[in-house]
Amino acid sequence: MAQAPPADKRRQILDAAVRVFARQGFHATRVSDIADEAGVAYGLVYHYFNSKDEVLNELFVERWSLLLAAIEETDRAGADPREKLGAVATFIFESYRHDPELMKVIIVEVTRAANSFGKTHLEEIRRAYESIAKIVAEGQESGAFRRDVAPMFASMAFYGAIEQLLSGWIFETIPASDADFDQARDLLVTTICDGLEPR
Amino acid sequence: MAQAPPADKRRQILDAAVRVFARQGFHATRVSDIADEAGVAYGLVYHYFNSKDEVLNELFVERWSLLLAAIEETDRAGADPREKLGAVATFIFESYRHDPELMKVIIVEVTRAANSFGKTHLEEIRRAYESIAKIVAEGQESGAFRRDVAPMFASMAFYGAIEQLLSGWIFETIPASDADFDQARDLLVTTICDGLEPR
DNA sequence: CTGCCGATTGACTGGTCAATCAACCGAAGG
DNA sequence: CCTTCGGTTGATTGACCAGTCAATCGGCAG
Repeated sequence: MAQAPPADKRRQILDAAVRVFARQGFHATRVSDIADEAGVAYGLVYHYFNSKDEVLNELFVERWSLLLAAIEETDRAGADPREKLGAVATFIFESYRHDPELMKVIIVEVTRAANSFGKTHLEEIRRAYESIAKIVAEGQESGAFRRDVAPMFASMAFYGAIEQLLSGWIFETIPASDADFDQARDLLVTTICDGLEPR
Repeated sequence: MAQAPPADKRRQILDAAVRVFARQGFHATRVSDIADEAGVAYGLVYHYFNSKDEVLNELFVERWSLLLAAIEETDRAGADPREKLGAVATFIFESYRHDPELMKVIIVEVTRAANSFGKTHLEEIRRAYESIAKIVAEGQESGAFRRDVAPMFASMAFYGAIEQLLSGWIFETIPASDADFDQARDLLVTTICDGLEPR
């Protein structure tokens, strides 16, 4: 093989890391577990990454930047705020449907682990809340939403509700079927948006 | 001193643990940190607890049982479902106001760390969701709430929104003043309940 | 005064892992 | 055929820390 397409060991390691992190959690995962799962020597992990943390880092940044882009894109393109929030929810739910293990890792090990690991990423996480808050604020200006709720509050409640539902599925607190899935998203968005309507 | 009231070292250790866990996070905390903070010898921690985990355990169980009792008490006593949910939110918000460090530890290290530590307590956590779901279900029967939202969904969205707001304060994503505090609770409850009203 | 016993102390051990590094392999170029 | 060089290997090191345990303290009963 040439040096170009060597099965991309780096990617291989990242994918393996997702699986192992999802299965055992970040803390309980040894670097050797990642290497084993990837079918690669221990040391190679350190050839591509400086530390175990950096692996998780990379996974988070890769995915979160997509989320940020999606929210901002939605905001730019979208029509009324209710549809925008719907699109944001859809993106997050679809991310979970598409790769539950990765989402599990990101939610459990980064977003919610705001103390240990998430601290590093508070800034990026906050940026997402702010983008959502911006949508809410626009809705208030256009009269679609009540004005007595601080946009940032609404944003965090909205995101928190979504994350909690996903956590419910992740930890099987609530059962997940494909039907539940779309319905849950619609109900969530409907409920929150109705709650945000002017009285 | 008699053997009865020896400054209750056990309590002293628990209180110290709260402070240290809140400051450094559970994983980054060494047992010696707890002992130092409590002004007590290393070994004494193991005289009262079998492991570092058991310390966190105790803190969680102590607090969570209060929450469960409060929700159920509220349900038994309360009048209309909207008031009941308001009371539940109040209890949680007040818990935070009363002892932010303890709530930080419980939320960050147990509730949201559902993978590592929380797994042990999934059952108790779920019981809280179910009690809230019961309130929602009653509201639906009485016609106060729309019927097309599964009570368990509503419950998790409700709790998730609360937890996210608290997290916002904990990690200073959003500023906290006492006024914000009560207002936030009212707005949250209002918004969710309005969202749950029949259309 | 003495012996008992639970509370308290803190040095020490065993095991775990993240991170390092020197050696190896094989493709490409001369 | 030889050299070079980046990708790859995995044994080894060094740090860290939970949990153990033998020793000490101090109140109290006999």
